[in-house]
Amino acid sequence: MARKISDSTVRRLSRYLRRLRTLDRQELKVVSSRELAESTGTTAAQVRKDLSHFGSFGKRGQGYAVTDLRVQLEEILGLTRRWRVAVLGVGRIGSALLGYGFFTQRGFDVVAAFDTDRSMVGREVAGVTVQPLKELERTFEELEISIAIIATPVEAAQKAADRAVRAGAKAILNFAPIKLGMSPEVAVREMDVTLELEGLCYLVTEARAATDVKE
Amino acid sequence: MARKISDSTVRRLSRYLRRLRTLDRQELKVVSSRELAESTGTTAAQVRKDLSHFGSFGKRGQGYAVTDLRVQLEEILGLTRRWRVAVLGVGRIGSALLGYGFFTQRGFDVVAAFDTDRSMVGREVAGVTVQPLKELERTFEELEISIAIIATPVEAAQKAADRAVRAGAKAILNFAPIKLGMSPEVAVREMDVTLELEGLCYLVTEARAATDVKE
DNA sequence: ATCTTCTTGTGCTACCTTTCACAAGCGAGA
DNA sequence: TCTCGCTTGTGAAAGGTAGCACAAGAAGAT
Repeated sequence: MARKISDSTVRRLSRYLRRLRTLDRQELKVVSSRELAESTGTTAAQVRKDLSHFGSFGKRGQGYAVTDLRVQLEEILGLTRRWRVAVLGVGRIGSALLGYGFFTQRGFDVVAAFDTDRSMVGREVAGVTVQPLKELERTFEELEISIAIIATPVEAAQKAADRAVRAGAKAILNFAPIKLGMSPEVAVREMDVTLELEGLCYLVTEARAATDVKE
Repeated sequence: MARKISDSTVRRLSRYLRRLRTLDRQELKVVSSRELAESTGTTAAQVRKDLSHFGSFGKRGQGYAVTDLRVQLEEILGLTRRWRVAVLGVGRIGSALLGYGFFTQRGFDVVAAFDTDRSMVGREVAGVTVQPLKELERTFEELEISIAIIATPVEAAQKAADRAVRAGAKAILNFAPIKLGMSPEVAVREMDVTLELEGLCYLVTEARAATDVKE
C-alpha cells in the first residue's frame, strides 16, 4: 500500500462503495467488475485496476462478494470509524449542511458550528448550537474534530481555515470560491459551485460552436 | 480552437478569470503568468500552456493586460452572455442555492424553482416562486432555461434530470449523490459532498498510517 | 544603436492514467 | 477427471497531462 493513489481513483472507490452499500441492502451477494462499472460510470478494467492497488478481493469466474468488498473499501477509505466535523460559517450553505441528514448516515457527525455574527451565535441549527469563533480552539480540542467545513464568505475563508488547522483539523472541505493556501499535510477538497457552472457554460458554448460549424 | 480542451484546463481558466476580475477591480493593469499561477495554485508554465490553446494574449517581457485577458477568458468560457438557471428540488440545498447572491453577480440568473412537495409549491424563496413539476416543460421553454441544477433527493434525481433535458436543458449541475446516466451531448458536473468528505478521510487515514510507520 | 532584463510561447520530455488483451483461476456439469 | 464458460488480476501499450528549458521578442537603460 506504499504506492501513491490518485485522487480520481479515490473518488471512484467512493462511488463503488456507495453502490456496494445499495447492493448489500438489497441482499445481493455477488457483483462483477462490469456491473460495478456500469452503475458508477466507468469501465470494468478500471474497476479491477483500482481495486488491484489494494489487493485481490474477487474470485475469478465469479466476481466480488458484495459485503466483503464493501467492508474492504470502508477500511481502505478509513470509514470504519466515525468522523467529527465542524462547520465554519452558518450562512445559507452552512445551515444547509448542518441539516444534511446523509452525513450521520455515512459516518460523519457534525458536532459544532461557528459564526462571527452575533445574531447567529447561540441559535440552534439542526441540533447544533452555533458558537462564537473564540470558542473554536477549545471545542476542536474537546471534541477531537478532524474535519472543518469552510462555509464562510470568501474574505474570511483563508483565516478560518488556518485557524481550524492550528486548532487540530486534519482536513478542510472548502465551499468558499478561493484557492486556499495550505501546508501540504492538510488535506483539502474544494466545492465550488460557480467554477462548475462556468465549466458547464464552456461545454455548452463549445458544443454549440462545433455544431454551428458542421451545419 | 478545434482541439479538445480538458476539464482540468477549463477549471483552471475559471480560476484565472476569477483572479483577473479581482485584479481588474483593483485597477491593476498587467499580470505575469507567475503571479497568476501563485494566486490560483498552479505553475507559471501551466498558465501559459492553458492560454496558448486559445491564442497569444500576452506581451513578452511584460505579461498579460488584465482587462484584455479577462475579456478573452470570458469569451472563451462563454460568459459574455447571461445564463438562465432552474433549481429542481427546493430542500435545504435548493433553498441555499436560490439565495446564493454570487450567481447573479457572475452572470447566472436563477429564474425558476420546482418541487413536488405541495407545501413548497407557491412559496417564494429568494424572489423565485416555487412551481409544481408539471409546469417544468412550459417554464423551461418560455424562459429559455439552459442549465438545470438538480437538488432533489437521490431517488428523484435521474428522472428530474431526464425531464429537464427533454425540456431543453443543455447542462446539468447535479447535487444528488448519484452518477447520472445522460446522453453525451448533455454537459454534466457533479457536486457531491459525501464523495469529497470520504476522499478527505482517505487522505487523513493514509497520512496517519504513513507517519505511524515512520515513527 | 546596442545591451540588459524580463516574460512569453512552445517543442520536448517525463510522468501519470486509462485501456487493452490475455493468462490464470474458479466452479459447474458431464 | 476433464472441459467449458466466465471473470479476475495484471503486464504492456496507448493516450493524456504537466513541467522543463530555451529561443523569441519587448521595453528601458546606456
